[in-house]
Amino acid sequence: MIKAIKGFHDILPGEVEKWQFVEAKARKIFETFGLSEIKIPVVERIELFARSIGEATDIVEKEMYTFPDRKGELITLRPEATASVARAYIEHRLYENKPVAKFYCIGPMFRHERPQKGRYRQFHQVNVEVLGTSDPASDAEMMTMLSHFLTEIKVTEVELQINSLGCLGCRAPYRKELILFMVNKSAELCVDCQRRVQTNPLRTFDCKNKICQEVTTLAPKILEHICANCNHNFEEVQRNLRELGVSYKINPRLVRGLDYYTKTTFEVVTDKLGGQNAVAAGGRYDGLIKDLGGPDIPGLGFAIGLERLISLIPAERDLSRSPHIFIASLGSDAKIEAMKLANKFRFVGIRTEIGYDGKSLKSQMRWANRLNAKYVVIIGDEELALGRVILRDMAKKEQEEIELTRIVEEVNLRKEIT
RNA sequence: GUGAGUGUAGCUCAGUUGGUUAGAGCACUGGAUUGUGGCUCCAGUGGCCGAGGGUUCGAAUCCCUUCACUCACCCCA
Repeated sequence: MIKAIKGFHDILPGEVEKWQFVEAKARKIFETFGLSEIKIPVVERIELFARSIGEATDIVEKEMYTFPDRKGELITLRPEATASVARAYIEHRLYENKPVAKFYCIGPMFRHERPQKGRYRQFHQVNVEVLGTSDPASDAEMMTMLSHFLTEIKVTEVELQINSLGCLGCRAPYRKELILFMVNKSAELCVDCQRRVQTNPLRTFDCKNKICQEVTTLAPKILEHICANCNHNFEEVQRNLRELGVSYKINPRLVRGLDYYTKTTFEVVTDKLGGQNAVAAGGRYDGLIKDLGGPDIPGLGFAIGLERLISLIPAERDLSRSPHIFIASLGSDAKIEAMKLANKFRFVGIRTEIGYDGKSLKSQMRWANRLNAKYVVIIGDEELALGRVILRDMAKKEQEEIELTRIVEEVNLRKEIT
């Protein structure tokens, strides 16, 4: 048996309805905030991700799907969307068009990690990017939108955490100071953190090891070392959030794994997903567009992990669409009539199913019941000879004979269908 | 990359210290009702017990190898 590749999953009917619901809500809400959808390629040149995400990150070092194409050029399945959106923004000079550009996109991302709960090799994200403003109001606006979206899809048991990573100017000196502190404590740290001190010292803050957490509690905090400008910026973001009624919590340990983040950073976390507690995360990346060869334009964005988000949506009734009409037929002439009638219903927008394979009426009725059809139309030889069909209301268990020529009209009259 | 757990019917799972023909519920098909669903009853279809090797008179059960899945570390959405 050929099976799906490890970490790649089918999203089956029954589950897919939740996806449609979430994606439709996202589109609707995001568009009220002035965002436009952008569709970007699934593959890009490897350099795009290496330069934006950071050469030394795990994503770039060991998680990307990179293949030579037929001409031997290295192409990479996108591990995230921000780099591609930034590339498109620069390539099409979208900054010439309007001062602030706001995008969202929805689609699959690929990372070669070991799969586990809430983590897959192909996973899906909703991405939001706002380019062209450094106004802290836009940071708050973005978090408001995210928060509103989560409320609308009834994901409430989550927490919005925020932090500031400072700008490039204040982060470099802080980083040096932090490394100095951590190197002295090196002996107490776990092996992973000893490595992190060298590669990405900020990440020692979100180590799960108790001893490491105690050490980092005493370590210098970024928030105490950001410059006056960054500090004012962060205060403004918070003031906006408070005024807008968005609840949040400052988490000084909140750091991001991607190199391009600056200033405001935020994460929506849950305790329901085991090791993967981040449902959505993002922040400001003021240097990214310039780093990728564009003008010096600030930006910010976030990504929502759809698999994670959808697993948090309370299980409601079956969202799948049951047919309005099920047509059961007996005999080959009746079957043809059933096919023609099904078209008539469908062409006026009535969801219609028919019985297949010449099964017994009992079997067809059972199937209609399984599908939760509202009405069953029964066409047999006797009725056909008289030019009539039976219309049965499944819930009421009542049925009547109706002229074949009038059946579509008759069904249309029943309000509950349309 | 590291560690742990689990693999028996389409699905969810039983299966005793190794013992005859491997079970149940759900689902599916047929019947009770010659052309009428849900509830009930009866019957039926459906298994290389993940794969390969070993121990044994005898293996779903014990041992080894391997594969798959799941969870955790790591990383991240």
